[in-house]
Parts: sequence; structure tokens; C-alpha cells
Amino acid sequence: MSQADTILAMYETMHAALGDSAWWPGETPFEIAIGAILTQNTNWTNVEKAISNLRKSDLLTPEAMHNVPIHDLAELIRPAGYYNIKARRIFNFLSFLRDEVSYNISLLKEYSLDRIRPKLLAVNGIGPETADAILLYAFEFPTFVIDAYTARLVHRHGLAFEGIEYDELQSLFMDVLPQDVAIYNEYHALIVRIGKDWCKKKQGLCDTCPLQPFLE
DNA sequence: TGCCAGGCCGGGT
DNA sequence: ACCCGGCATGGC
Repeated sequence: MSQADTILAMYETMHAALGDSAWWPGETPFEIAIGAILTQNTNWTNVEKAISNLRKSDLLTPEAMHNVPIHDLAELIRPAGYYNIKARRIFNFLSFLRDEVSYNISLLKEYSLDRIRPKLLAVNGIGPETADAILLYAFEFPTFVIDAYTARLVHRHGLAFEGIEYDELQSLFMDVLPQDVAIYNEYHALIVRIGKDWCKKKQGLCDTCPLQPFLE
């Protein structure tokens, strides 16, 4: 089976086994973007606690959040871990929203992908995965999200050499899949769901994983 | 109890 | 261009 066919077939297999994912967890584009920063190298259950604190304080809008002293914001997001650096990263993102669209986050949807992605990457604390997650899940731009689960999957199934870079990994999927937001959304969601349940770093539960047949 | 979780940055070589 | 330490909580 060619590499391209494998990538397509793995999608069909995961989707058949798990069904629709209804991703990303989040009520609004802004909430999704904040969640994307909070979940950097962090379990989602911890992120939920942080977002719950923000919601209780009625801070899930850009301007309201930006008006909170950064130290207070850090305390609110404490359960998400790395809370000092993440408070700074969120603040950088909020400053970007103020400067770019006067906090009117929905205006970002009118940008082209090629124009908005570099702008997000220029925000200190937003790297390629966080940028793509925001673009795909908050604003429905057709860009594919690569995360640790995806890299692990690719390497485990011999689809690329270790050390392959983010953009190359992304091309691996985007050159094969139809340019379709719903597909990119669902594919990444399925990979994470599979990863959480079967393909953790050290635990080997792959004998029951739906993708096990692809290990040949 | 130690290991892990939906990264990214900054400094050193 | 690579490599590495730092950042931190909560669940199992």
C-alpha cells in the first residue's frame, strides 16, 4: 500500500471504529483559541478546570480578559500548569487581537490563510501547532494540525523518518487529503482520540487499537 | 510513586 | 542548524 493510500485508509478505519468526533471542545472561537494555548503539553482535563475558572469570572471575551492583571490571570489558569508562562502567552495573544482587529476576533475569518498564519506565529507563545489548531478549529481555515500524537503515529507506522519537521509532517497529510476543513478537523480529532486511548508514550495497548492492522 | 499530558521559547554550541 | 533545560499542575 502506498504512503498516500495508507494515510487515507487510516482515516477511514479510525472513523469507522470511533465515529464522528464533534471537535474542538469550546463554545466560541475565542474560547477555542485560549484552550489551544492552555493545552500546550498539558492534559485537557486540567485545561477544563482553567477554562471553568475563566468562565465563572466571566472573562471569556478578549477585552475582559485583557483587562485582568496578568498575575490574577495566572492564578485563574493555575490548574492548567505552566501558569505563569501561559498567562504571558495569552496576554501576547490578547495584545495581538487588540492591535490587529481591535478585539473583534471574528474579523480574522476574513483574512486569507497565508496572511493570518504568519501573524499568529509571530505572537510569542504561539507555535505551529497552536496556530493551526486556532486556525482550523476556531476559524475553519483548511490547515492540518500536527501534534505529538500525530508524529508518534507517523513514526510508528513508518511513514516518515524521525526528526521530520512540522511543515513536512503537515505536507504529508495535506498533499494527500482533499483540501477540506471537515476532513482536517475530523482526522486530527480521531488521531488524538486514538492516541489517548491506545498509543500513549510507553503503554503498549496497540493490540486492540483500530490501527493495529496497519502495523503489518 | 514516578511518569505523563493535544508545546514553545531562549540560550549555548 | 541542532540540542537542551525550563516551565507546573493533576490523574493514574
